[in-house]
Amino acid sequence: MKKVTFVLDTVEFAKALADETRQKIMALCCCEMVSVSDIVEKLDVAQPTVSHHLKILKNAGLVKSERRGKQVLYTLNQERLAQGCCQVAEDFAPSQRVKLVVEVPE
Amino acid sequence: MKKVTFVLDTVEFAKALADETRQKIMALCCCEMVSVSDIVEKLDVAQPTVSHHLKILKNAGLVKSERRGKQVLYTLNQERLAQGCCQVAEDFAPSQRVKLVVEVPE
DNA sequence: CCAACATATAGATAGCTATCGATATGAAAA
DNA sequence: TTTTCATATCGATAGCTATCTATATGTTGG
Repeated sequence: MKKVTFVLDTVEFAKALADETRQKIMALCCCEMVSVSDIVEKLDVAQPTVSHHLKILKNAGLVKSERRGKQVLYTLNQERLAQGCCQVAEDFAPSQRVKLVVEVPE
Repeated sequence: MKKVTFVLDTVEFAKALADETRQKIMALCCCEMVSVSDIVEKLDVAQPTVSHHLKILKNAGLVKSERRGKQVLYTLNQERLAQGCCQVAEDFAPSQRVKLVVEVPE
C-alpha cells in the first residue's frame, strides 16, 4: 500500500494529452528544445494555435520553456509525463506492474 | 530500437481518459465487475450518460463487458490501460524508464 | 405472449475547445 | 528610439461532446 510521492491531476493530465495537434507538438519537443516558429513550420497550423496548445501543455506541467532572445524555446518535461503515465496506471491498473525504473538493476 | 508489440492509438487512448466522469467509472469497475445500474447508483449521472461513457471506454478497448441476465457487467481492462500508459511514455518520454514489469526479479 | 426490468440508442442542447485573423507584448537590431 | 521579428493574447466561430429526456432493444418471469 505504498503511496506515490507525486500527486497529479489525472484528468488534467489526460486532457492535455487528448488532442492530436498537442501530441504532434509533444513529439516535436520531446527530445530537444524547439521554438514556437519551429513548430509552426512543421505542423500545418497557425502560430496562435500553437501558442494555445503550448499553454495547455505548460499548465499541465508537461513542457518547460525558456526565452532565448526573441524566441521562446519549449521542451517536453519527460519526467512529468512519465509520472503521469505511472500515476494513471497505479490508480486504475494496480494489478499491472507499471514502474518508473529509476535504477537499472545490474 | 526495440519496437513494442502492441500498437494503440494514443490520441484515442488519451481522449477516453480525458473526462472526470469516465475516470470515476474506471475507478468503479477497476477491480470488479459492475453493472450499469451499479454505476448509476454511485455517480450522480443519468443512466444513458453512463452507457454513453461506457461505450467510449469500450471503443478504446479499456473495458470488457459481459451480459449476465438482464444486466451487463463491465470491468476495466487493466492490461490495456497499462499498455496505453507504457506506450505514451515510450513515445514521448523515451529517456524515462517506464516499464510494464511482467516478471518480478527475485 | 405480456409485463417488468436493465441497458442501449435517438435526438436535442448547452458548454467546451480547437482554430483562425487581428492585435498586443516583448526583445533585438538599426 | 524606431523598426523588425517572435510570441502571446483577444475575440469570434465552428465543431465536438457531455448531458438529458424519450424511446427502443433485449432479457426474464408469469
